[in-house]
Amino acid sequence: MTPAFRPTDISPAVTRLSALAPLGPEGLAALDEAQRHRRKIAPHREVSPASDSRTGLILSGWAARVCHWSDGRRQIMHVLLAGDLLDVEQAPHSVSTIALTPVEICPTPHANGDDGLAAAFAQSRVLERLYLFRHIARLGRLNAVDRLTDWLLETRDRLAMLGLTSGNGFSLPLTQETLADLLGLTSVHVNRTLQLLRRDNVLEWSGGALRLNDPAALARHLDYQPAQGKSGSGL
Amino acid sequence: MTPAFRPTDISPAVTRLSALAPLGPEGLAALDEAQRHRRKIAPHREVSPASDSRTGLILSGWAARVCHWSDGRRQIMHVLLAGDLLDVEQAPHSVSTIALTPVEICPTPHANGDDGLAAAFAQSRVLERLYLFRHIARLGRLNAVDRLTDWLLETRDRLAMLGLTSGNGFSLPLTQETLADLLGLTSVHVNRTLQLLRRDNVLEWSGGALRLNDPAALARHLDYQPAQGKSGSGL
DNA sequence: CGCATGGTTGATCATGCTCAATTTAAGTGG
DNA sequence: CCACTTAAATTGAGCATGATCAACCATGCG
Repeated sequence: MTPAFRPTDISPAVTRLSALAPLGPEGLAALDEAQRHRRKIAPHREVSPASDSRTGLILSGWAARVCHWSDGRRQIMHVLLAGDLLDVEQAPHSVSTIALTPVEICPTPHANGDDGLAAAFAQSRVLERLYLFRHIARLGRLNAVDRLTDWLLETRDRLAMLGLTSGNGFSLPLTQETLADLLGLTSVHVNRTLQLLRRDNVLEWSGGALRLNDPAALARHLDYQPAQGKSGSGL
Repeated sequence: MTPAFRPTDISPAVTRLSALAPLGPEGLAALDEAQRHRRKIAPHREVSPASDSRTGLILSGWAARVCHWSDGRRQIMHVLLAGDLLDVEQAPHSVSTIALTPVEICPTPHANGDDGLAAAFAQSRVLERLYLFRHIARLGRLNAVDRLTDWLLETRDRLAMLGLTSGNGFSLPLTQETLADLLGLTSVHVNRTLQLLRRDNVLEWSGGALRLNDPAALARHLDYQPAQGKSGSGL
């Protein structure tokens, strides 16, 4: 229909949602319909659902839930990817959602016939909570090297659910400064940590493409286990 | 009826839930009924809802969502108080819920007539997510002194919702080791931080009773704002 | 009394921060 | 294509917060 979008395209968001819960034809149709109302948000701009709605669905790009202090410090609480719900949480004082890259969102499709969509959204919220838990554990107890690799493992798994990985590689369109805000470090230290990891052949990162050389070994070292679906099956 | 429990007693959990959303007589009755099936859990023991149910409600005591590593490190992700829901989240590998003090739980009352209870539970989940966000921010960007005071402010507000504060004082039945696991510090450093805060007259803590001497000044210094209800009214 | 738990102290070490430059990369307009 | 501008990555030196290790004290309880 429109140049860059064919309704039956398997968009990353659809890939993920149907992995979270099997979607029937009605659910897929609702998703198609919603995607027709997509909207673009430029980097650094605030991401918020249409003014009349309380939620939205991310279709592509990277966004972040950020908290900032009056002295300029920032902390990224969570990274949002395609298929993630943009709940209008009652942001306390300083929690906002901003685009880290160009982001596309659409209104949340309403699961009229409840065609698996509601289940997928519920599961999505469960996973988000899991990611928040993990991030707390990461910030509380891991050092810089482990924080970074642990987050990369998790992010790789999330991108895999979207069909956006190729083997152990994936696109990571973030700056070191953003990683610092995410991991509770300074950009200087992120830089040095990355140099360490490159030197030790743990990863390669250039031109926005990152590759983990031995994710299994990393996971073992970090006690990392991928997120699990509701019935414990690897996801 | 039973010695320590009169049905019409205003329990902390009820205080909180009815502050989150107004409960009608049916909701209150459901709560009364559920509280009749209360169960005690000893410190250090795992807290889990009745085997046949997926959720439970905390009536009293302090519990914690904990993550632990194979080398013995621990991180407390969230503290649960009376009125908090015990969702059986699909705990990934190492997330468990343990009692920090004696804890009482009961089955989650089902909101038959939807008498405000469902709204209260929904709001409770929203708040929990807010607390997770805050904890991430705390661990990511605050130093030991600020982490501790920020958490104390938040905890004071939570206890105030339960009617368990007296002015600026409240009961804090945790060990310094537990605080360390919560704040991503060592118990040695928590000890030294507390000494600092006592010396500077920021707080007093003895016999499990803690008092913040000037919460307003602390809040100003930390950019701290209390959690807000759905409509932005102070809660 | 003896043991156990939790709190306290000291000395040393190390991880990560701060500050300040410098280099590289990526655009942009002429 | 080059001069100019800006954001991002990189480097170095010194500092500080918090960890580690190892005792030692206080309290409570069987």
